[in-house]
Amino acid sequence: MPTGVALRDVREQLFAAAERILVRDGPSALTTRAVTAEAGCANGVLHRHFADFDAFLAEFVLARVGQMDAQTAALRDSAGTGDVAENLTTALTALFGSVAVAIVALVTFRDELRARLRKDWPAGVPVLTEAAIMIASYLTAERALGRLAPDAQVDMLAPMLIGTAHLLFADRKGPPPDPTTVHKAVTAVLAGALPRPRP
Amino acid sequence: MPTGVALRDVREQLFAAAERILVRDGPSALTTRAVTAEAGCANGVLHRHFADFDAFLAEFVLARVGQMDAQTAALRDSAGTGDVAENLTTALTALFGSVAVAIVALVTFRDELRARLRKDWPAGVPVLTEAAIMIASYLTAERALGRLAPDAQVDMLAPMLIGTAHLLFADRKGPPPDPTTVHKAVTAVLAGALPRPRP
DNA sequence: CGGTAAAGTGGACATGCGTCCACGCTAGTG
DNA sequence: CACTAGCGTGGACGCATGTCCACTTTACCG
Repeated sequence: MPTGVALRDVREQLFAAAERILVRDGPSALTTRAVTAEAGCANGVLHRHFADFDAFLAEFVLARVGQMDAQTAALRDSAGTGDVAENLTTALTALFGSVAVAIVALVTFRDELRARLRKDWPAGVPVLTEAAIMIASYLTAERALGRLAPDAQVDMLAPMLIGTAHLLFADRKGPPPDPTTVHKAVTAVLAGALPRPRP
Repeated sequence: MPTGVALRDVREQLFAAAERILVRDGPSALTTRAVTAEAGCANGVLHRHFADFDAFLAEFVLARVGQMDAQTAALRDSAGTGDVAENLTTALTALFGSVAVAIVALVTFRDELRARLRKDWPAGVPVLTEAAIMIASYLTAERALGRLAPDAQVDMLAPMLIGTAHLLFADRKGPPPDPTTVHKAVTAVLAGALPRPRP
């Protein structure tokens, strides 16, 4: 009989190891041997539970990105209700938790992983880069409702989030950036530039 | 006697090969063997003329980035003169020529190269990411002169340029993006969002 | 025209990566 | 208490990359 509990334990243990490496050393340090060593097991374990390293990463991203997606999906439904700046702040807070940003950076750096995620992801569910696009679509909706300045340039949001993630992770060798600082900076920039309520 | 002319020819030939690969196949395709093969010579040539592959890349970037730097430096000196939107458009046109964007992407992807460039570059000369920062500093100066809205968020420019470069090059396998399209899109976004002349 | 120093050649090496597999160990089962 | 199916182990493989070097070719100069 397959010990289903133990199996899921190993998978979750590998995910946790990947998360630690990602947050501590950045996306480029996330290799098969690094993950298995961090998890304290042999490197062969990974390929017994996952077809591919990218399959592992894809499942890892999918497992970790759930709450972020839920919050950005909620954002889309909130168009026209509440305060625009508040809605945006909430979404960005969800997006720029430390793990979320690390995952954005991971997907930003791995071409094959991004391609696989885009292919395997069920339609309509946003992920990572697409989360930024979703925020942009929310802002577009608000603009259409007249709750934003008509000339608000929402298209720059996705590149900005990606670029920010890169600047945060590119040169980093030490401890991760402070999520609060990141969130405040990005929120300030976006909130200042994007939502301009009509007089 | 050292044949200085021929030596410089080989270097320039390698640079040209690197430029073709960069524009055609993207930054991740830029390897030692790819460059030497594109240049039509053996792979050993590269290490006879350059200490390192990163040294080669650094010299390549420095050689190719001159005119871009000259134009962004001119931009800094133009603070307070002429039209803000026009100055910005000129700078972005220089920055988003196809080679310039490709180089931005290259430096964005290569950690060690970026570190070396930052170390070897003479003080005061901007390069790549720093070019975006320079544009931002120009806008800051204009804002201080009252020629921009006081709440203009210039800090987002660098992340935006990097993110744009990444989005352009991350998934690309085929022909390079149209520089005109890139320039128009970025200019429209920045010009719409950043320079808001006081009434 | 021969000598010599530099440049070019391409095969070899080390490293790190993803991947695979033959072998033990363990834990449930009859 | 054997038995066996599945899991973990870690060494090995193939590949790509940066790097190096013994050898050949070139071309300048006395």
